[in-house]
Amino acid sequence: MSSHVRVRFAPSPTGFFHIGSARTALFNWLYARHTGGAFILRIEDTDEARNNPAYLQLIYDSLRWLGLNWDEGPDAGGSFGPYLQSQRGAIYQDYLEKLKATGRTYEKEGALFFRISGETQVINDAIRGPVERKEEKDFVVVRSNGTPIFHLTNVIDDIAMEVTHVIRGEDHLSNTSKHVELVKAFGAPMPIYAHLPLILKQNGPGKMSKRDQGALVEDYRKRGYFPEALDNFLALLGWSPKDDTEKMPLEEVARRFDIPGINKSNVRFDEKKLAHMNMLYLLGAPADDFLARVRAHFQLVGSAEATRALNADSAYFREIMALTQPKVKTIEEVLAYTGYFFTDEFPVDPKARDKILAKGDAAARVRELSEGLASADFSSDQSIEQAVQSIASAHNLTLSDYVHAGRLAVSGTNVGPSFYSLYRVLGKERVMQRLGAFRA
RNA sequence: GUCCCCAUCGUCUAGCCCGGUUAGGACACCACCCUUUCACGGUGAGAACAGGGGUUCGAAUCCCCUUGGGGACGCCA
Repeated sequence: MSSHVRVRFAPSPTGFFHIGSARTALFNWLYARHTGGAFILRIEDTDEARNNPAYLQLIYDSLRWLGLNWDEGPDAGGSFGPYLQSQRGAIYQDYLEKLKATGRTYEKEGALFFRISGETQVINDAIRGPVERKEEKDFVVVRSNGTPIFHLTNVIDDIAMEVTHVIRGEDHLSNTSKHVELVKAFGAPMPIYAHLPLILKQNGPGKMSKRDQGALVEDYRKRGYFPEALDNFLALLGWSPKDDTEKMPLEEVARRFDIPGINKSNVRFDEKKLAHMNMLYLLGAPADDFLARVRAHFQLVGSAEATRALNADSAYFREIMALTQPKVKTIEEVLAYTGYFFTDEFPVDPKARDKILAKGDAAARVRELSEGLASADFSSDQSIEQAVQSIASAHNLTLSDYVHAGRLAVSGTNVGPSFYSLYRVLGKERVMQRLGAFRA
């Protein structure tokens, strides 16, 4: 199905890609996919001083990582190109001639100004309803150095690219009266404007900016977050499916998404809820997918510990991760959670040690385990459990007495996977060696 | 300062348009259960209609004001 809907995401390559941009891109993408329309990526690189090719690449990478594919754009083609504003000079010249022909422009101090109409403009915002605003003074459309300004290029491109819906942040609502004046001056059809509520920083006043904690998409990528989780979380920031569904694959969100379902009020970013959403995706991921993401994350981390883990036997690695997936909330926890599997030089958590030592004679329990397990069968959780059970019975103690001390001895911590699975995966040789080396 | 937008638990929200709900869900927090630890999971608790006026038999829901929050006022985008 296709429709006439054409939406665009129009970022500037002047900084890191942040959550607010991702949300704007996502909502445009969702609307395009919902309607069967086109999602256009247009790069607004008219500020030569602040543009940076690295940031342009980051826009592509971030959108791809989020799974937001574009139908038209700098590297995707399309019949309305070029999609880099820096390459559209001739188009702007043509439109500028039309604008000059209306008699509404004049030069002052070397810059070209646009004369406002003085009329109150009514913006029929698809989210907010009718909004009245009047421009107070003429504004610059071409700088004295000859380069066109945002308001001009943005409006011209939306006209030239036949954009039907302008979905952007509410910070642009005040600009929209300028844009409406320009669209009218060009005699072009008015796009439907939809101004999204802003994302506010988690703590303190004001909207979220690139400098705020947790504001960069890149961070979540580096931390091994599932992009599906970020998408899902972002979709729920200002939009709701109206029933209580929260976890939804992007295709489902796209199917259910519509502009009337978007809320008007600003929203506060909540990293905890994002983390929870991420956990849901992590728990639901196929084991192979989890494994691949862990490996990719370890590669990205690149530390000695990460490299050591990556160099471990792949079947061993896989078994460790099978135990780990149900226990962690984020990929970034995995390295610390599994460190002791990959080295005998693991650190001992002093708090865990004190806690376990306070409960009983850990050294004795470990010694008993070491003796009792010498002839045990490590091939299954059950066989290990049976062995530990008989050790416990022989000493008139409980499983719990052995489990805690036994875990501390082989892992240096009191948290981790199921005790018997831990021993099975570590393997008899490592377990016996570590039990023997244990000193309370 | 001027203009514009917004207003339900701490947070994201359902309910609002088309007045009658014990105002529902999720995250977070707390308690308990599950349990060999830690998580997960389960159960439960606390937690909101910003305030004031109207309209109405009846207002979270409609109207106005106040307050609060946010945004814009660039030869940035």
